[in-house]
Amino acid sequence: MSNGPELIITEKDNAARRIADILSGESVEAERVNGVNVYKWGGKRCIGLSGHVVGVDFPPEYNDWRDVEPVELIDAPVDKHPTQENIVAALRRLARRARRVVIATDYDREGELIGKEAYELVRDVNEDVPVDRVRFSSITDREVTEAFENPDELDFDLAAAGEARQIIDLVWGAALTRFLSLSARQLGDDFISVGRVQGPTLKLIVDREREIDAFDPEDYWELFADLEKDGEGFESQYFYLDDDGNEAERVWDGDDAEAAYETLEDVAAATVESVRRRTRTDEPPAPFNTTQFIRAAGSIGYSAQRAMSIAEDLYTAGYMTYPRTDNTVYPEDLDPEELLSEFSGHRTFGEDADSLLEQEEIEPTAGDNETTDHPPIHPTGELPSPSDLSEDEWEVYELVVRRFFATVAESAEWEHLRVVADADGLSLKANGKRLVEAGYHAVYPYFNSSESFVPAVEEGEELAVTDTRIEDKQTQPPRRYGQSRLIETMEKMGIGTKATRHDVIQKLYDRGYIESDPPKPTRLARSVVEAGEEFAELIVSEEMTAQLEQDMQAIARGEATLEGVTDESREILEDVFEGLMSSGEEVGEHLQKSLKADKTVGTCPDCGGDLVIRKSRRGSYFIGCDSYPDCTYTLPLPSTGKPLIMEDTCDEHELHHVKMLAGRKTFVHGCPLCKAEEADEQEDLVIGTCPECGEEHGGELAIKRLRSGSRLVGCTRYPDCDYSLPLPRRGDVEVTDDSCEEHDLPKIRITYDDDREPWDLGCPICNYREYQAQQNGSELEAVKGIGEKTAQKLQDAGIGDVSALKEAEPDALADAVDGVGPDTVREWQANAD
DNA sequence: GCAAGGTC
Repeated sequence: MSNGPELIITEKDNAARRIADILSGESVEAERVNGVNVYKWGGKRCIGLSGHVVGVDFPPEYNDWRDVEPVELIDAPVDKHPTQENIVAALRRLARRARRVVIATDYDREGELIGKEAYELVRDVNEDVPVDRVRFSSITDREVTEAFENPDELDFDLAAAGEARQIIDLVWGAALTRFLSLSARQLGDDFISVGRVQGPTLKLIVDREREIDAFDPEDYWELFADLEKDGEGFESQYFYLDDDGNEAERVWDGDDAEAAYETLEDVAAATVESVRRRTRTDEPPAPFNTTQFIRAAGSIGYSAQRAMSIAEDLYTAGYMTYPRTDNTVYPEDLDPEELLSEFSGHRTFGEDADSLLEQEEIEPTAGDNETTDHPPIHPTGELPSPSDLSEDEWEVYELVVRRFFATVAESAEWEHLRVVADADGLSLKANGKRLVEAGYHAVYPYFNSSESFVPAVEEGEELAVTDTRIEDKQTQPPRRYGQSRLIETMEKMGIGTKATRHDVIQKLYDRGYIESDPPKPTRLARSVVEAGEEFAELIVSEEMTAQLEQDMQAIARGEATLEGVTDESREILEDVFEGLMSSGEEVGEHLQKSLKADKTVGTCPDCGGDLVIRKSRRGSYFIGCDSYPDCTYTLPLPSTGKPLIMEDTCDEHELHHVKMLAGRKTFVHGCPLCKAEEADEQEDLVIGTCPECGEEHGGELAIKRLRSGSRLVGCTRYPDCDYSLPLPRRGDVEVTDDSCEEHDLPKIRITYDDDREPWDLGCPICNYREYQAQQNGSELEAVKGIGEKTAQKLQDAGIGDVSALKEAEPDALADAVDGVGPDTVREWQANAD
């Protein structure tokens, strides 16, 4: 029996640190084993994994897509191998001498599987050590202490349920993805993927687009009258009772609408027929889970991806709780009063917190989902000051704080006033609403709480008609799903998880299935969904997940086995492949056609063939003729971003406009032929001598416009000399009389058509130097462990970029940078790889 | 290089 330490294993480093703090009474020491944090106190060690540290995959001999028939993957073996070598090695090292192991991964199915993976790694090196499992749903003193006082055993059945999912997802996903990619001859980066979650998500988007395409708009009319009482005006709308006796505002017949309007136009007054007052209670919202957080962040302009990334940063910095949760019920341990009082006296939140603390009773709201995974998202007692956060981070942090405030605030009260009046036989109605008790709206301004005014009137009263309007309208097609609606719908359908839904949407963008925001499906996406519907219905249906969920529950209850469930799934996939393989060519042709349609910009002016977007061997995009090599017509595209063909076309050339997608730097390039012609017409403006070849060959620097639409300061001897400096894409370039003494070049100013302030860019060489320094700085900041300030210090010490950091001698660099030791430098160097 | 699920 070893008398080594007791080893506690958690799912992530953050949890390891907090659990160690709780169990040790905050007397914990941190050390690094293989570059992994290990927390140690007394005879205990605590290590955090990084989710799954082993992955499932086929053996290497199945790696070649061409050599292996996709159908062979169905019965191929599935192996597990370490994916996080350093963590696995650290775990093994600690487990070897451990006297006891406690698995403390998250309290959900995936956590049980991650725990089992850790268990197996432990067993590899230590056959006898006892292994326990503890379960708690939030990392608080009471829950953690209690869990460790009552250890349980790993639930191998629950873990097996998770393993069945892993295998089924891999086999179906890989086999079908390879089949589609091979059939369409898409083997590079642009393979064609399908899977249990992305399939139905894509179908959701495609189905909505089909509805939009099939939509046939209908004309209708709406009539309005402005009424007035004692000089106070308000709007009313005409309505009638339809065949079913329901109130209707839309008039579907033009003649009817015209007739009603003629009557309305002629009336001078309307008589009040009924007045109804009602108060409505407006309950505060439930605590945030991931989906509702993403939705709220979406309403203030953040994409799902961005919202989650900011939340992640706020979580790691300790300002808010774990952002991936299904739970909408605060744990009992959370004392809202205590948390509120942390905000008391705060510059931004103090007043609101104090007003909430004055309430007679503080009773938080609760949603419908009570799960064991993590608590709902809420701020921790640790408060950042605005200078600790970027503007976006602060905005998201404020949202989280205010949502917490709202959940402990009182309900709001609205007074609704509904007035119906008669105008020469026509019914008019007006709905007013007034917020009589602001309640939670006072601390949570993200919901619409605008009022609409209708004065207090009484039955029988005469109201003046001051104006009338008739509006002709059309019924609208259903709206595309926005990102947050998509995530909500996925949650409702039961596909994906809190941690993956937003990634799935990103994946659809990356695969060329959707574009723009709200996402619109490409032709390729339609074809993939069509192929799925015809040959592999399950892979585009939420049924697959529903069935899998049932099977997993059966495994977890011990009523089914992992082998039984995966074997059955493999048989179903065999059947799918029978159909697919007999129609492989047809499927491939269909996909290829759509791929080409997605890339076609228009007709080639030289030969009448199709102009398509292509990628050069260097990886940049350009437009070329599909009849190449017979026709060599080309047009350049900007070097930043990924081209997207837009729906509208150029009046002159009939080519589709092109948009360049580059995240937040996305811009519309327009007609590529117009851009090229503009560049051909523009003469280069010489501004000075080329620093590279001026003395020797007389090269000059000039402001140039390229056919790709970009502008630069470049040498007139190009291509013999390729010296160049970048210029911004937008705005007009102006050469000022002011000049740079160091480089003897005029200073440049950028002006804009809109009301934006001009930008004094200055000397183009100086400007480029600054830009490069900034780029290198952010490159340095991308290295784990280096923040903005450290990056600045490193630059001051002569470390301009990442490669310089890697080559630096650790001791020398540590001497040159305040507060940094050689070990830290080595760590950065390791992280930089 | 394929999926989906953890986490960073």
